[in-house]
Amino acid sequence: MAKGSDTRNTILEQAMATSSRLGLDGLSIGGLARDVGLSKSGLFAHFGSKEELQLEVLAAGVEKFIEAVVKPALGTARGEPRVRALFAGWLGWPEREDLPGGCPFMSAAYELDDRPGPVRDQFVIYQSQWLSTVARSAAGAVEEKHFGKGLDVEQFAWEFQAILMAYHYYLRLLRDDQARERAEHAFERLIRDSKAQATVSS
Amino acid sequence: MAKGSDTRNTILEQAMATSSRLGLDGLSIGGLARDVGLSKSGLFAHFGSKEELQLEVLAAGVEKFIEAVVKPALGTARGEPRVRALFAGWLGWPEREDLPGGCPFMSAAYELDDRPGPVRDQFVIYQSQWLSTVARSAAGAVEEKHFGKGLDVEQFAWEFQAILMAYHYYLRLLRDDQARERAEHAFERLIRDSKAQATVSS
DNA sequence: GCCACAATAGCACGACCGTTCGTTTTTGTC
DNA sequence: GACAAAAACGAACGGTCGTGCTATTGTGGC
Repeated sequence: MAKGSDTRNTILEQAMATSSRLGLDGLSIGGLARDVGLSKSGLFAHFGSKEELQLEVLAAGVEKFIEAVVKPALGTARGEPRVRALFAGWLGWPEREDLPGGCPFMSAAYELDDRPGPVRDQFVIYQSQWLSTVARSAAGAVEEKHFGKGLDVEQFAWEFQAILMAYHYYLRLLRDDQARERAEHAFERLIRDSKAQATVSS
Repeated sequence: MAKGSDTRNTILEQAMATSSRLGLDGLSIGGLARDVGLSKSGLFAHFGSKEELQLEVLAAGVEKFIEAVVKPALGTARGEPRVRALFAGWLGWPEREDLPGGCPFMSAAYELDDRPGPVRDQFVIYQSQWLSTVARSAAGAVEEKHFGKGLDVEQFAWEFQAILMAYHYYLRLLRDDQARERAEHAFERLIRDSKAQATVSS
């Protein structure tokens, strides 16, 4: 009986696309059902509640992100190359055609910041995991002596994330076609200072 | 007949608070009416449409922002002090008690990025004005010889904005009490590199 | 105190929301 | 092909949404 999980995937795929445009709150059972050609109640039965749907959409998004950005980077050499791969991989992420509204986590970050509940809690966990992935990659670069050994890797991750956020903002809100270029500039400055290690010391 | 504009202000004040938590889309006529003690239709009559309400909330927010952040900075000395004043002023902005959900423009940036229409158009104009205010302040610092003369002031504004976005993200989503400290670190690095001017050249 | 008019209330509308329930169709197994 | 389980459907629920109307209340100027 694999039919069920097939439609489930179809639903989640569509839901990820929609939530990338309208946010997790923009998801509606009825609208989603129309999009995938199901009845409202038929779709609803797969999840049991809207909150459960949101949680599953989030989980599916994370899985897709790991597949698209994290795993490829983990396949590259430890140290600076891996840090660069994470960055370059991310730049392509909000431009996938199956994410017509850009990175679904960016919208979620601002949607959920004042909405307590399980969805927010889970999301914060996911985000922390991502940030510690970035920090760990920077720590690897320190160990490989690509970055200065005084580097504060948490601060590195902080500024790394800052660049991604501004990139998304300029790309998707302002429709600035120099967004990638600007992001790469900022990133190179971060790398340069991280090598010099005078950067970001405590 | 000043009664009308009094209630208008009350409504807008409440609407700004709500939209800082739930976003511009989270505003609802009925909910807002309940909050300020009006009937739904009574409140509605002040604006004529929800879109008009959103536009007015946006405008009121911008006015408040200018009063709280931009004007004080323009009162300081041209050059690096003014750049620093803009930055420091902004750090306090999302912590005002009349903005319980943080900076209303941050949420709006991600809400509106895929919703074409007058609200988005107006918002993009406001954001561009802010970014050019930042760029102009950096240009002032170049002229005052506080920053290196090769500095790309647009890139400076880009990275300035990046820090603000990450600050808001760490502060409001992750509830990181080191957010301010981290932001200041990142800012000092930006300033330092802008003085060195090797920074962000084209 | 009257009058014009602004401000607010009350009510109804169609649409959509998440959710429940009972029924029907489809599916895989024997 | 029979049968049980899974999947999808259709209708209805109480709500809330934005938006129209018409009526009522309140206010300022004369």
